[in-house]
Amino acid sequence: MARLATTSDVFNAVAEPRRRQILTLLSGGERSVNDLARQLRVRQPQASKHLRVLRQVGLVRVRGAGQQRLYALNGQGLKPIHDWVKTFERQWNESLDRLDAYLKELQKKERDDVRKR
Amino acid sequence: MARLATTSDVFNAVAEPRRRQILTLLSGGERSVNDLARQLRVRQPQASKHLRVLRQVGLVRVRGAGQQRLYALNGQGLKPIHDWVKTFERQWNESLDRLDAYLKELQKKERDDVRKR
DNA sequence: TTGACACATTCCCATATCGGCATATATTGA
DNA sequence: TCAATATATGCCGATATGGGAATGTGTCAA
Repeated sequence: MARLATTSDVFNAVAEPRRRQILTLLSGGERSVNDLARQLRVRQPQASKHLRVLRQVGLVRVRGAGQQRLYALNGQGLKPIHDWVKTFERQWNESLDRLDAYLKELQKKERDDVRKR
Repeated sequence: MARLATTSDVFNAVAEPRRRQILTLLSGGERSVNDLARQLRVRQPQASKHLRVLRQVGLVRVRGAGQQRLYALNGQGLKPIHDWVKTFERQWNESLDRLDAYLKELQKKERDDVRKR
């Protein structure tokens, strides 16, 4: 096994920048394939392929509209990522707190130094 | 170009399940390489390799301690992912709202049906 | 200095990825 | 039915990935 299939794992699906762009574009509303391909400056087959992946992991939904296929974002699909990252939220807040404390300490020292002059 | 290098992109680094596990383990505090390898049920070289990737994208920090190397989580590295996902938060809340409304509608209909009997 | 231990790096292989290109498969209108 | 348009799929090549096994490097203690 080399790597988890991109088609079965949301984290992998989103690891591809182009696919992230697609999701961002779709957050503005439904789009057709050609529409997306144009915005991404990518050929239509590539767009279709990326959309296929996104569809397979449940990040987008399709709807036929005449000879077009309109893709829509399925925001809930991102929840697993959100939830996972959220468990680390405290971590970086703590880091920032420490940085903050450190900076305050520096400033205090600075003030003290000034006073001495 | 086949895929963004896992060593240069946080999203890719985290796309590998084993690496996500490592981060989770590290959220409990510093760990040595062998320690991690044991917990992950992975051979030491694999652990080292994954840690290398995580280090290169700034998700972990190392500290030499005798002949051991203690790895620590750098939570701030995950912020880009958090921020990105957060822009979609509204999306799935809206979906949930719609679902909620739908369920309420169902219940209402149910009550009406009961009343008719 | 030597041996023991912890860790990092290198090489190899099987596999999967993404993009390009050509080609299917709808769907619509004449 | 046929042509035009929109989309999907298949095949190819270049590249990168992750695991295994072997080996290199660094640190400590005797």
